[in-house]
Amino acid sequence: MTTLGPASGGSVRGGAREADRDEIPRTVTLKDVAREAEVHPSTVSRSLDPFQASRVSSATRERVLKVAQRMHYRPDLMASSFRRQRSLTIGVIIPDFGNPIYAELVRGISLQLERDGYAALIVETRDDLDRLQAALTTLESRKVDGIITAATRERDARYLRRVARSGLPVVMAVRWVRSVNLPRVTNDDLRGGTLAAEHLLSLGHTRLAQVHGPEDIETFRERCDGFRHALVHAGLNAPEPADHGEAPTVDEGRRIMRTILASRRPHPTGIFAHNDLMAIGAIEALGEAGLRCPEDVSVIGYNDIPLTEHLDPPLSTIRMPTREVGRIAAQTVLAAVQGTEETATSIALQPTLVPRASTAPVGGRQYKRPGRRTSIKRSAHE
Amino acid sequence: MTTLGPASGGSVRGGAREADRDEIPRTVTLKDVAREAEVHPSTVSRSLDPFQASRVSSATRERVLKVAQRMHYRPDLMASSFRRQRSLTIGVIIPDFGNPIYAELVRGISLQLERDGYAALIVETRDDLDRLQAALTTLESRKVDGIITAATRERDARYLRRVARSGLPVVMAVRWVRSVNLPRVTNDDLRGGTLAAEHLLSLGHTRLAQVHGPEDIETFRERCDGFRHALVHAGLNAPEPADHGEAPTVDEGRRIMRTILASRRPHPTGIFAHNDLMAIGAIEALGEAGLRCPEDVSVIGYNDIPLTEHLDPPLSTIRMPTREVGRIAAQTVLAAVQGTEETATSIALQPTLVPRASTAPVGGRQYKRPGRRTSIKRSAHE
DNA sequence: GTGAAAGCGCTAACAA
DNA sequence: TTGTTAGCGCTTTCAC
Repeated sequence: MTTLGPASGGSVRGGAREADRDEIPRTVTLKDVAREAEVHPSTVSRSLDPFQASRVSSATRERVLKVAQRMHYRPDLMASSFRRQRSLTIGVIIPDFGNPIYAELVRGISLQLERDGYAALIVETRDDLDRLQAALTTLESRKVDGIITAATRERDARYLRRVARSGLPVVMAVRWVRSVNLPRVTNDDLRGGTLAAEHLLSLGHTRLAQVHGPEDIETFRERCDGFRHALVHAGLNAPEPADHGEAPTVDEGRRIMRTILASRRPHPTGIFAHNDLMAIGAIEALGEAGLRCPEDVSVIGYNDIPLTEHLDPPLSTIRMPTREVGRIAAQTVLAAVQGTEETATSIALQPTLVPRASTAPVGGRQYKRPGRRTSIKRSAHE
Repeated sequence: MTTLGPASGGSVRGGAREADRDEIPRTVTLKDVAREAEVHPSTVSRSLDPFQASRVSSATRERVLKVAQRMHYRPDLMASSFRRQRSLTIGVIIPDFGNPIYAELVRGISLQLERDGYAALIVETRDDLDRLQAALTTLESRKVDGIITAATRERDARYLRRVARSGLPVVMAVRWVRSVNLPRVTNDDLRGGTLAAEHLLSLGHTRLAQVHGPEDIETFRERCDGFRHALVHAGLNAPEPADHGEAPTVDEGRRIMRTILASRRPHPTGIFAHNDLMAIGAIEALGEAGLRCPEDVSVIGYNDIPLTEHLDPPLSTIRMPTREVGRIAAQTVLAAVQGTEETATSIALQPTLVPRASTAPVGGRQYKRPGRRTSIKRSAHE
């Protein structure tokens, strides 16, 4: 353990020949420590590197460590990275800083990376292709040791492939595309779709519809497939949705729900929206049409973002272990960076159903305004 | 403009004596370009640096640029940073990845930094002192050129002071503390508190109370002061709030509202919650007590986080130009990094009132369930 | 187990 | 205007 304490006050003692000039307190380097400890810089380097420490007599090593600590030596990561050709940095590409599920992803990634002395360099694409390219350029020239990307759409495939071909380990997290053969850590959206379907079916709903997210994001396709499979399994018709959201937003959710209401008679009584925002839009469209949720129509969302439980009605949804996805994604890149692993891992974590008040039995009972619960502890907002 | 295209296929032509061995295509360095262009490496360096370009004849410069582009030269930022002792990286410390206002802040910061070729290294503290220290250590050893911190509480003051003393430019954004004399870019929370008060007063409310955020965060103190000043100005009593939230969360909002209801008779009819989450908790506590919002009690929040407009009732709140805060904070650090500026800037941007349905005239009319509006375009969530 | 020496890729004096 | 030279702080051969 080499805890190098904060460089607070306190005069540095024992300086052999260091006259106390009034120059700026230059940051102490390996050489300085070596001089103090009366060994060669390379010995200091070895003493400080856990993987090389065994090549140093424990006597000198301890002395060196003590001196380093006393002098408040802090290794210069810039120099070290440069020499080693390792930045100890992993690039993380996400679509949207403001989307709470990516917040969780980033948290999982950061926590895991920290343990190995790595840091995450996070960039945002806002689902924009130019930004993605800019992000990749940034990460490449900053020489990140690997990339975790959660901002993957079909059209991005070629750029990811190019980067991966250059030898940089790339892992897809949360989002992924079929046409790219890279390791991925995702949520099992197929299963999530099935969970949503089974929930609605168990409440007796048989006229079902989907408020579908963007078509070129595999995540949404899978949710759709999982949903349809469950319907077929239950002996129901499961036509392909006609409409897809341009973006998974409240507005698009509202638009699609309107379309559904306009085109299907009798209207569906069970709606699976591909995320919570679209679910909110869908519920609003129902309201416009004079339909109540859940008395007339049940709606289930996806993601369990903050505040969904405080909506009216509190939203039934599917929750994903996104932080865990981040953790594993980080492990995966690090394995690729450090090890010799070449296995294209592909892991899908299991989602869970979070039933709330936006879903109810078909022909349902009266919706009772809930004596709002406390339940899940959320993070603090300013 | 030096667009260095993607290193896709295409054989590299014109290699003077480079035999086409089957080695790994080594990344091309300044030296390689120099050899190709038949100039000295330093000339290439100068040609590529916009600030040095004038010291090169435009003829050679153009030739060099062309060669560099043809060879897909990408400067090695690690080497460059090391040599210049500039990482071109700014550390950004935020309390919570999941809080949408920091998402906006980070966005503002990143966009501004990118223009100058800087990147943001973002770390999260979760309002935890150990994490803050760890974050500072990380940023220091990674040799960031400056720090923007939005994770500042009174107790953090000494650590920030220490870092600033070391010569690293530090700017406080959004949050700040009085006891530290550093440049800061914030929202004008004093004004925000006043806006909230004036709004409630204009609706005829005179029995007012605050659901107060954590005491050691200046942001909340200012909101409180601004609110009280407006009351005093209106000739009302404005006692100091007895209770402060441990954290600005839904749970704490609920708890404090319960306390207020239990202790004040007759109960207040106008509530200023120091952020939206606390406002949500407050409204829930009102519901428990059989009081309706806004018919019996009006509640106004702060921040205008996503989904507040979709709550029941849609939340009246105060909106802040947080992205702009980020932009200016970035400008401020960069000025300190690059320039000779020593001015301890201190800028506070103006918030605006966003009246919605959670506030209504005192003794109010019936709350009409809104035909939900679309209004603000929000970012896409997966 | 320790020291000597070279050099990662780039930039910034200083010369010419 | 261009070239020469030195070196940022560290790690890593290679000797001894």
